[in-house]
Amino acid sequence: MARRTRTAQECCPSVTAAPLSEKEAAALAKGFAALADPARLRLLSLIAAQDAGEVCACDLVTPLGKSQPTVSHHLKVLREAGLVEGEKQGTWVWYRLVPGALENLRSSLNGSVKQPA
Amino acid sequence: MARRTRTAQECCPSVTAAPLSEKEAAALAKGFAALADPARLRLLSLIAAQDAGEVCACDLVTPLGKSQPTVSHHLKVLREAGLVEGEKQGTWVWYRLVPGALENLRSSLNGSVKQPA
DNA sequence: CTTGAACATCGACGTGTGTCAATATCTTTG
DNA sequence: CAAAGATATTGACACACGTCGATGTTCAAG
Repeated sequence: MARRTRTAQECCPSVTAAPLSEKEAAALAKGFAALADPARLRLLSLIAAQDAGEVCACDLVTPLGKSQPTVSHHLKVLREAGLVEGEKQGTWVWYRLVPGALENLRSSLNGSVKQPA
Repeated sequence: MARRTRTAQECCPSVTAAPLSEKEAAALAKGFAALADPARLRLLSLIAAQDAGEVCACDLVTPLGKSQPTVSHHLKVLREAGLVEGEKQGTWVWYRLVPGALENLRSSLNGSVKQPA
């Protein structure tokens, strides 16, 4: 590998030791992509802020300030990312956080990426 | 707000208490968007895996398996997200993690979103 | 069965994003 | 100055994404 010296000798013999495989990276990226939208982050916070731990989807449309189809779309993304789950109760659906889901993403931020000494 | 009872009475008087403002959400989303790509995650891990804590950009092209302009583009995204910084040393540039940057995103995953009891 | 409400799906539109080839900029070396 | 190498920028392309209106679907109430 390239050494940090003023005299430029050999560069780029490739590091090859990639600690994060393409598969692992793709899976993690999918998770973070679910968090990469303001509307979804606010949905998560709205759901998490409920005392009962769950909210009717109908209570999410107005505070989010988006149309009902848009909210439904974002909830679907969060569901497919495994971050929330919805339980159908008659006409409406109650959403809650999936325990540990956010923590998994959280821990990956220093489990696979170590810090410089 | 809607109560969870079988008898559907009043629904959707709006929750209004949004714990995450639009501005906060937008800023966080921007940070996570930088992590929402496999190539960038692998770049981060490649940089973090170096014993010296920094890598020549030329050592990132081959292990990532992308073209040089693509790698340069992703490094720019990571730079503008404040996750990495590059120091120019003659012909090449040495990249390292910005200390605490990943931790900030990490802590936001349960600082602004509390868990159900 | 009909009505109304909650939620999901569809279709369409504009915008953003990842990728690469080609090119430009900068720096070292001869 | 000329040549070569490392990096950044540009332009172009395909594709994904966020958004909404319109429509469909499911369920409770009358």
